[in-house]
Amino acid sequence: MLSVKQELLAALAVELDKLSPGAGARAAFESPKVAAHGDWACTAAMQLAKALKTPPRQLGEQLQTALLATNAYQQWVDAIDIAGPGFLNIRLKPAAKQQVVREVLGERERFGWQPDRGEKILVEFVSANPTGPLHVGHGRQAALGDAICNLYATQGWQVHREFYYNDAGVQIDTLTQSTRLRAQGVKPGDAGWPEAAYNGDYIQDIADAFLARATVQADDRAFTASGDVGDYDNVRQFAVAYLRNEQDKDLQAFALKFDEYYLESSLYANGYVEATVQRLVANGKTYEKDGALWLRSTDYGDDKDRVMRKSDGHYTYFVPDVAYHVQKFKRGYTKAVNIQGTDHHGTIARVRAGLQAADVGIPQGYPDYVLHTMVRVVKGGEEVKISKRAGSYVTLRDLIEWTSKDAVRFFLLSRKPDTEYTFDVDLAIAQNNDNPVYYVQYAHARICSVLRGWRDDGDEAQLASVDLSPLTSEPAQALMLQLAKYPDMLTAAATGNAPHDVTFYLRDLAASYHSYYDAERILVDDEPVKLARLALVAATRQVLENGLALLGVSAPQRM
RNA sequence: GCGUCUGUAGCUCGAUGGAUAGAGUAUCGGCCUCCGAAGCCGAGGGUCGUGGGUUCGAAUCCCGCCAGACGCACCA
Repeated sequence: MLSVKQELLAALAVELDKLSPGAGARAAFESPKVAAHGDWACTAAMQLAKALKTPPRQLGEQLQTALLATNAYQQWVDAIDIAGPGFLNIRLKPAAKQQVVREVLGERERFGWQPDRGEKILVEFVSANPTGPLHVGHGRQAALGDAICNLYATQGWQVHREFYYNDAGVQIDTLTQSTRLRAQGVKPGDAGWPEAAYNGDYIQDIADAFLARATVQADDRAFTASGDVGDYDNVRQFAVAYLRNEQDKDLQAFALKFDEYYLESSLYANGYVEATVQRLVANGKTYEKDGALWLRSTDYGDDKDRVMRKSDGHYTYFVPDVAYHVQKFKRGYTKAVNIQGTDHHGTIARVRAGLQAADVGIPQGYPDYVLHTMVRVVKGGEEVKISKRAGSYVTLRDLIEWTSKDAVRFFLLSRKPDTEYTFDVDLAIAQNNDNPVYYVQYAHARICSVLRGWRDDGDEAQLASVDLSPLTSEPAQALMLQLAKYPDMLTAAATGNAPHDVTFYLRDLAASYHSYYDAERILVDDEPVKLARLALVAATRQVLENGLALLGVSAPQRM
């Protein structure tokens, strides 16, 4: 079923094509900021004026006449005004705005979703190496990635959540060495404790568990310690499994589940790294210099050519990264999104260059990157320095335990990814309305309370087909317009990889509801009026719940 | 020095090239005998870093400058 907006846009497109063939493809409505400018506005007359060599207001009049003659506009539109340089300001009939209530109550949790497009998207995020607990920065990535995945699902994508990590590099050697030394009783600061070792107390916990021959279970592996400190490989495998298990607990506390854990070591084991290098060499995209193998990445817009194979024979880190992305594409993911800190931005050009040079049909600009700034943490008015080596941490789990999963998620999604962000622990701990999640959740709980006041079971299914014509007041119409914006908001948020759009939308929707609640009593004696208002309020509750679910935040019935 | 990103209300931030730049917070003033006041209504508060350009129209696009963050290894 087409929404009112879709019907009106379709009719507009027909008229625009009559004026200028092809113009219909750009048919669009804007939502004016000022109520006096109508419910929707169209700027097509101004945009077409030059090409058609016709004054925009004259074009506007032609459009106005043509549109008002169509069935769709006669059914739904009250008036079209021409204003300013050539805006078409459209004022909807109340019945047009009321339709969204029926749509929401009919489609429920699927309101605003697009049909399945039969394409797969892979979103790679968190991807923390198993050398320590997840910290607040990983939390930002977890919140962003999960919400972005949910957004793509609403747009008809089949979404795959992937966690990539290095289980065999230099950092793992450092972890293994640190654990062995701790197991042997050597501590940070002692003679024989290396400068490069990890100093955190959690290393001692791993060492103790290793000596106790503990068994650890993680999402992607399980391992039992031998207790033999001399067995380097056994210590390594145990330490990795132990920290993966710790990270899984962090992710569980955040209510986040990955579909797959992908190991960098597997790219070597399966020969993908070697195959990728050979492909690049065969394509003539490499050269030897100073005993190293270089990629001609400058051919694809990179600053400088990059070393692929060092003179000691090892590959640099971006080579397996290129192999990994070739595999993503071969696995059928026509779209890939990587979520990383801005400190990784330098790698984007060379990975994309490698993918183009491999020449296996990967489109330019693959993969997408969402870069987020690092999170600073302030506690008690002072910045908490995060240092893996010194072991000073605010872990993600600390933060969730101090506050709540809902507060941390909403907090971390309350601004653009590239905005520098200071996480004020005291503010997040405070259970007051400084944290906007309470404002939105309160609106939801308040609606549930009204529904309970109507019927003990609050069964919204009863409201899906009530007569909506009593919904004509200003606050009711404002609320319905806000509900109708939800589907377009989802599309924009997904295409822009911008979950904060959802956060701001929910804030606005909650505000519209609170205003409505204050202006109009819902449980009145007049039965038809009461049912119509209950339907509006139930639809609002549904959209609040849907939006919060996208962010991974619960919608409580009581607070 | 080179590259990427960011400069908007006292503070924290938002704004598919559209009309009078918006929220929250803080400050001040109103609203609970009535569905949840974790709420609502109102007031004050702006050189959109800065100087040019593009066009019917620029916070938004282009160029210069200033300031900040992050990168600039045969590290990951």
